Amino acid sequence: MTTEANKRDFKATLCLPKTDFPMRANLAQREPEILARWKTNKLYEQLQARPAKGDFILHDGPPYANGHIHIGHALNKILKDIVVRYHSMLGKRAPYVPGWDCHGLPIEQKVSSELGPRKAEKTPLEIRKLCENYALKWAKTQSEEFQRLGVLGDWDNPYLTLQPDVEVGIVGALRDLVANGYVYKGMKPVFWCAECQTALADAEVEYENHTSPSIYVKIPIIEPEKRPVLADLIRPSIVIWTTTPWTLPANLAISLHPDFVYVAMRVKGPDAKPEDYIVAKVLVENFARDAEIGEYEIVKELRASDLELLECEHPVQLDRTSKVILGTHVTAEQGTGAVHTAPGHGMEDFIVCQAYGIPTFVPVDAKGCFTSEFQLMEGMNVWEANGPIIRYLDERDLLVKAAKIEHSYPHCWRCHQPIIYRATEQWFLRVDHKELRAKALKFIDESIEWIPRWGHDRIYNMMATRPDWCLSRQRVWGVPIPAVVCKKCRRSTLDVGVIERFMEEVAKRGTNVWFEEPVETFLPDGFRCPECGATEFEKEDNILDVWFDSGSTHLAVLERRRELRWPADLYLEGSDQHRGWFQSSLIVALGTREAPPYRAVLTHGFVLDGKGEAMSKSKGNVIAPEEIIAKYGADVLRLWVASQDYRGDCRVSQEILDRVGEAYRRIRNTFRYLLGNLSDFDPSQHVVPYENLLEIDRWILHELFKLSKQVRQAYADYGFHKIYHWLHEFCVVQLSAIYLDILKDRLYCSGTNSPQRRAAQTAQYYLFQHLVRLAAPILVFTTDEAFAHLGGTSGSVHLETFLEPDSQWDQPALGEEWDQLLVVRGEVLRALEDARQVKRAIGQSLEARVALIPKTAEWKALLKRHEEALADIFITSQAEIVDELIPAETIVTSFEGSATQVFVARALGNKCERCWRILPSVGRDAEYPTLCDRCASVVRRYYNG
RNA sequence: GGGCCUAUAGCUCAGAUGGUUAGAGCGCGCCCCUGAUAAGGGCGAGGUCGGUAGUUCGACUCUACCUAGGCCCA
Repeated sequence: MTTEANKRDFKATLCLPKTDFPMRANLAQREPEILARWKTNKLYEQLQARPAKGDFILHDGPPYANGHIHIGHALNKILKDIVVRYHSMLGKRAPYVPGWDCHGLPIEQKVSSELGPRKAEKTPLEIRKLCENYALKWAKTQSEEFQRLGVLGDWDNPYLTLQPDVEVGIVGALRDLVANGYVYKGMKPVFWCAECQTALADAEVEYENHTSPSIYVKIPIIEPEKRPVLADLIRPSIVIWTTTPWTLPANLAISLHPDFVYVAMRVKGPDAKPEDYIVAKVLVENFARDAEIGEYEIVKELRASDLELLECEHPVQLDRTSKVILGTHVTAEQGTGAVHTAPGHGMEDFIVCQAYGIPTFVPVDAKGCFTSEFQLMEGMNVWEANGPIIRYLDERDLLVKAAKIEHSYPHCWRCHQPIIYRATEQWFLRVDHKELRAKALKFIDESIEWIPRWGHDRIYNMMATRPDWCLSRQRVWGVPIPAVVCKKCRRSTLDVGVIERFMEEVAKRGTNVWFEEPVETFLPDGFRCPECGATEFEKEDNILDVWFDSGSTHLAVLERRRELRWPADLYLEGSDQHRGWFQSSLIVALGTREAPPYRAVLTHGFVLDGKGEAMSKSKGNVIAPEEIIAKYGADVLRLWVASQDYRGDCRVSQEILDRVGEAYRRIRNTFRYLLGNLSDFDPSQHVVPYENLLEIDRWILHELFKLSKQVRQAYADYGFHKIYHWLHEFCVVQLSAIYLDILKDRLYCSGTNSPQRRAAQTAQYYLFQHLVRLAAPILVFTTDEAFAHLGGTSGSVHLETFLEPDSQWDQPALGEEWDQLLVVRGEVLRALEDARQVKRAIGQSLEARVALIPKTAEWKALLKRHEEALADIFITSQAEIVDELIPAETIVTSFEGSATQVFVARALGNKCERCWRILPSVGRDAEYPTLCDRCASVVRRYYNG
């Protein structure tokens, strides 16, 4: 009877899994098909149109529109997408309007370098047109790349900061700030190329070697006797060191470090009489050697505070003085620990002088020549002035030592001439106006949620110490600042009326109109210079800092688009944006609307390589999203994002991706197996009521209940890496290793329409329906594909909402009971493994019979309650609870566990050809002598004839 | 130099308020199965918690310093 034909016959009576859902994902090919389907079916539009309970507004931080996306972009967009889809699956309306930051120097620079020398022939308008094309090109490219990640959004209607309606919003933000009195014109040092007569951005500066004078200059203290601590000094002066003598005319102060100790060193002066030089104690020897001071004697130690606010003689401007101030920017690396300070020619100088209320003084014009404010050398180029200034110092006996030094010095990237630092007029936002800073700190403290929480500390510290915001840039690619300059008195004015006239034109033609039209176009009727009353003006040609553009998008986009609202629920960006977008948006919002633009801010870290180091082209450790998608698929990339604890930095490497790929396959296969087991299950007629399920079915539903609660809570808490671990572990442990493995006999052998099989399918149906939704915000493609395989529903899993688990599934007592049972199972499995691997007595566990001696009455009671199910749970052919040793000769091995002592023997009876269990009943059935009694009756019932 | 952050097995992560032999999954090794099969199951070996010094009866968990790395400034 045991012919091959017979075997095949019995196999045909089994209900094996059957599905078209492929094991191999082939995501690289399948994902684009799914994307196309979403587009055709207007998935995003359907979601927006759906009746919603509440909404959730995530405002997209606009990436800069140059170059392909990198993995950091992918991390950011995928996190956003997971958040948006989570809220969508709660049944909310969760619109996502992607945006791009399109203005700014990097694009202008790129366009300029592509133009090369031809740039000189181009008008600003022509350059702006090229910049626009460049930005549009990359925004389009990035849009395609983002969409390929599975990010769902209004890709057909994004916001771009170069769109006229967005520009109107940006200018509108400026208008409101001007109206509220936040904007003023002030001075700020910038890199300046005297050759090109233009300001340079940091990125336009190249450092090259340059030979400069290196001079020590003594700055005599005026009336030292008035300060008791200096009374015993002889002709004291503070000695400074500088490599830019030409900045001495602009000197207004001497900076000392508040923590340094200073000394007076007594030397023989040029007139052979003693005098005292004040320098930092730690630099005395250096200074003495470098300046070739012969003999000297330390006569006194001084604290910096002893010297603060002393007035000194000005080195080159006889009608001025120089004040001693304290600043932590002073270093002890070289020089004298006393720093010549010219706020018009250095950023640090500028900042420290602001703290002392010392005004900015720039006796140098745009051509790099001295103005009348340094009459001695008026009209002389600063580079030519070094020599005369040194000679002048020498004549005045102020020069201690002059030499040459070769060092790295900033040069203009265009003309390669050395550049200067020069304070120029700029538009600023006054951060402390109307208590804006204090209000910001209060909102940061009290009403904005920072995720993770240290985001609060980070932005708080920055906001507390940041300087005023310099809004203006001397560039062409950006939103013009519509300021007008009076032709008569040269006063520059930012006027609300002018701005509003400008906005009207921008709405029609974009901001190019500023370059196209004469100034009169923008002047309201009767507009006069507020200074002199004149009526003739010219346009100023500054543009707004590009951070102002993006800092205003909450007004330009959230307020102005119908489907959005102000403020946003969430901003979600990399942690660098604490200084960038989070801060610029907050300032603009407080200055215009007196409230923050967001309720919560979530930040993620940066993507690093497998060793935790930054990725860079030079290190060759860059992994592009494109590569990952080609090799693993976007869903694996998304799963990687979910797997990372983004509160810190996120690592990516081939190994990490391989691990995630394994996890993906495991989850996919679990879906596949569930689908296979449900191929003949019609929930409308086959669902088994809860009370008729087997206990193990109730157990897995209890596990599902717990999982669902945990996962949904983790989504709410933005703890996606927990979801990844939980979903994966559930598939591997609860399902594959336990439930589904135990279920096989029931599913395959108990007959197509048997109540037991339908019960198992019912549980699996619920498992699938819940799991596919819980995973949907992360594995957007795979879940949709799997969802489509179940019953051929026409919709999409993404149009579904999370399912609330049936409350009767929650069975904590049952859960605990099964935890105990699984402890016993573990002991049995260890015994079986010994029988298999050490004793070589069995292969598959169905060959075994186990007998258990419980260690305690509690264990015995537990096992007795489940005695009928034990063989199934252990996947052995037989299992029994005994009080003493079963006959010794049959024992293969024993294992001493904490709950039981386990004995393993070979199962009694013959192997059933259908279910492969070894049972005494095999052979008793006359019709089917190779089957066990169960299989014989199943075959008779379901497959006869 | 400053602000903020990270550092637990090869990988990704768990480890309230400090307290028995530091957990999970993956990977790895060995074995089983061949009716989830480019699948599935089992067992096992791997960390002393970046380092040092403290606080404490007791620290992965608190403090200080250091090292490595990250972001933003200077």
